Formats: sequence, structure tokens, C-alpha cells
Amino acid sequence: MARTQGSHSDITGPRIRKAALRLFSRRGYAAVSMRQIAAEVGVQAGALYNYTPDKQSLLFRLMQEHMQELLNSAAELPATENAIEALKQFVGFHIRFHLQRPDEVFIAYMELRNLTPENFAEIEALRRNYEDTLEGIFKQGQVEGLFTVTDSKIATLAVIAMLNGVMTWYRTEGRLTLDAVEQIYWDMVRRSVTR
Amino acid sequence: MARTQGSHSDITGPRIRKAALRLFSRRGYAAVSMRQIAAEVGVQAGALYNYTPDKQSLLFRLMQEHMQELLNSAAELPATENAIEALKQFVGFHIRFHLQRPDEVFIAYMELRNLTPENFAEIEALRRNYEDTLEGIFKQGQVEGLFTVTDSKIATLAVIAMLNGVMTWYRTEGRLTLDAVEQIYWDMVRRSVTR
DNA sequence: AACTTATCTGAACAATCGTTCAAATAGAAC
DNA sequence: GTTCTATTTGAACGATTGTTCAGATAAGTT
Repeated sequence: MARTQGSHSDITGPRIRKAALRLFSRRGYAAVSMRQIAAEVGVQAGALYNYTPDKQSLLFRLMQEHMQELLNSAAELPATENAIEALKQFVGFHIRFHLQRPDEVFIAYMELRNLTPENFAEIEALRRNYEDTLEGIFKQGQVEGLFTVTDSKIATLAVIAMLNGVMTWYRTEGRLTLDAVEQIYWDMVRRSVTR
Repeated sequence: MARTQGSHSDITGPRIRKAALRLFSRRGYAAVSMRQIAAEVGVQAGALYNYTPDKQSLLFRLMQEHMQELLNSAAELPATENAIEALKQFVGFHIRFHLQRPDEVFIAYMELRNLTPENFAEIEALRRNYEDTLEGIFKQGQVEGLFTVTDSKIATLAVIAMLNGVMTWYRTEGRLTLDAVEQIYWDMVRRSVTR
């Protein structure tokens, strides 16, 4: 056997990334072998190297695409009246975006240490970029006199940490709707930064 | 060569766990080999098996001891006047305890998926146990009419997530003292659950 | 139908993995 | 000083790792 029936790079490429995403997310980058990824796709390990120069690049691409999409989506949020409205919008966006992509989010955080220093620096820059959008809201709110926040950087990190916590427990089939979760968290966030 | 000078199980045992803790925390359980741990201790890989039946047990013991110490320490907190005082005390305790043990905390979260199902269940039970102490505070506060919290479980998870966020950025040599950090987070937590 | 190109196989590579164990030697006990 | 025991070495085991590549075959082009 050699080339198989129905083989096509437009199909195999995405399937490889999808399989890698799934496996990396569940077992971790270091614990997943190229052969396991290949098996999930239904292909031999050697075939993967038509789509990625190496395992590291496969991980990096998954993380980079995710972060890029996060930034692009955040940039498309409509303008708001004031910082409180902006914060509310951000909370809703963040929760929804992340709950829709549990695997990507998990990897983007857990596998940072498995990136080469160069790749790490690039992903880290994207992450900072995203944090800056939230910090910008806090700074604007300080100017407008709407927040009790004294340290916008800490507030940013604290709020993002709290929101990320949703991912550890929320399940679609659970007792709470997405709207309800959003409301609960918005209440807590709003109270934590206003009086 | 065989037994080496100064060899003693009272010394080697703890050194192995310390080395494993360090390496697991920095590179991840799956990415660390028994030979790397042994090298850090200054011993051959085979010697490790006098102190652990296998790699998995080494990880499990580190996590179990950490969680047990967390629970014991939390149990020793003095009684308080009301739920708000209890919450304040908990916030301070949680931040300090965790900032003192960055490696243990990191492992206890990141390496959960590398535990066998049985070991995972045990660690998970300890974690739930700890969460219950915080949830108990919220429930008590609801009874006392001190909190705006409607869902004590979600409030528990949200607050713990927010507090854990400290670990991602706080450094002793930074511009903020531990007291200042504690104060900032207590302000946010207090506001988020009261009116 | 003939030819070119894209895709995959299957075997092989050296390196590394967790773990076992007989042999060797240091420390402890008498 | 002799004996006993605790501790470590060092080699070995089979399994698995990421990666390469010549050869084979399907898809695409003419």
C-alpha cells in the first residue's frame, strides 16, 4: 500500500489538527505520541510529516490560531457607552468564547511550558495583548470615575482568573443555562470593581 | 561501586521527593524521566525504587501530602464571629498558604490527569473537602443574611478561581507586599458577595 | 490512455522510557 | 573485628519515542 483512497491534504490536514487538539487536551502534549495522533486520523505516523515539520510546530500552530481568533473576535466587539457597559460586554464575550472552545483554551494554558522559548514568547505576547483589552476598560473606567479599582493590572488578572474558573465546572447539560451563568458572573464582577 | 558514602534513607527519600516536586512542577510529570530525577539527587535511576514502587506513586504521594496539609491547616483556623470574618480569614489563609508552596499547588492542579483513576478519585475527594469549607462559609453567610450570593457552589468556585489567579503573577520581589495583595483581593471578594 | 504530481505506507533509525535485579559496598550492631 | 543489613550501582530488559525516506499508489492533468 502507499497512497490511500480518498487521500487529500485539504481533508487530512484539518483532521490531524483536530485529533492533536483532542489528544493534547485530554492527555497532555508530552504524553501523546505522533503514532497516537496518526491512529486517530486513521493514517501512519509518517504521513503526519506532510502536514507539520515536527510535533512542536503542531502544538504551536494550534495555540497560535486559537489566540489569534480570540484577539480577532475581541476586536470586533461593538463600541459601548461607558466602561461599565464595556466590562459587561467583555465578561459575556469571554465566557461564551471560552466555553465554546474548551480544548483550545485548555491547551493554550496547560501546554505553555512545552513550547520552545521562541514559540512561548510569541504566544505570550498574544495573551498579553488580550489582557490589555480588559485592562484598557479598567483604565477607561478609572478616568470616568466608575470603578473602585486602584490597580488596573491586578483587577485584570483577578477578573480573568475568576472567569476562567467557569471552564472547570460548567457543562452544557448542567442545571444552569449559559445566560444564567453569564448573569451570575457579571453580578460578581460588577460588584467587585464598583461600589 | 555499590552502596555509596553517606547513603541514608532518611536523607535520600526526602531529596527524591524534593527533586521530583521541582522537576514535575517545571516540566510536567510526563516530560520528566526517572533518570532526570535521579540525576538531580546525584544517584542512579535504580536507587529511586527503594523509595517508591513506581513513578505514579511518587506523583501521588506528593499530591496527597500537599492536599492533606492544606486540609489540616484550614481546619486549624480559629473560630470567627460571623461569616464575613470567616471569609476574610479564609481569603488570607488561602493566598498565603498557596503562595508559600507554588510547586505543590501547580502540580496538584496540572497533574491531575496523569493520576490513575483510583488515585485521581482520592485527590479529588480531598479537593472537594477543601472547597466544602469555603462553601460552608457562604451557606452560613446566607443564613445570617450577610451575602448576596444565591448559589453558594458557584460562589465558592468563582472565589477560589480568582484567588488562585494570584499565583500566576505574584512574585516576592515585586512591588507589592503580601499584605497589600491580601487586602486588594479581600476587597474584591468582599464586594463581589455583599452589597 | 499516458503521464505527472500529491499523498501515504512501512520499515528503519538512534535515543530514551520505566523498571528489575544480582553484585558490591557502606553503615550499624555486637 | 566480624557479621548482618541497608543502600546503591550498573547493566540489562522490552517497549516506545520523534523523525526520515525510498517505494508504492491514488488523484489530477493532458
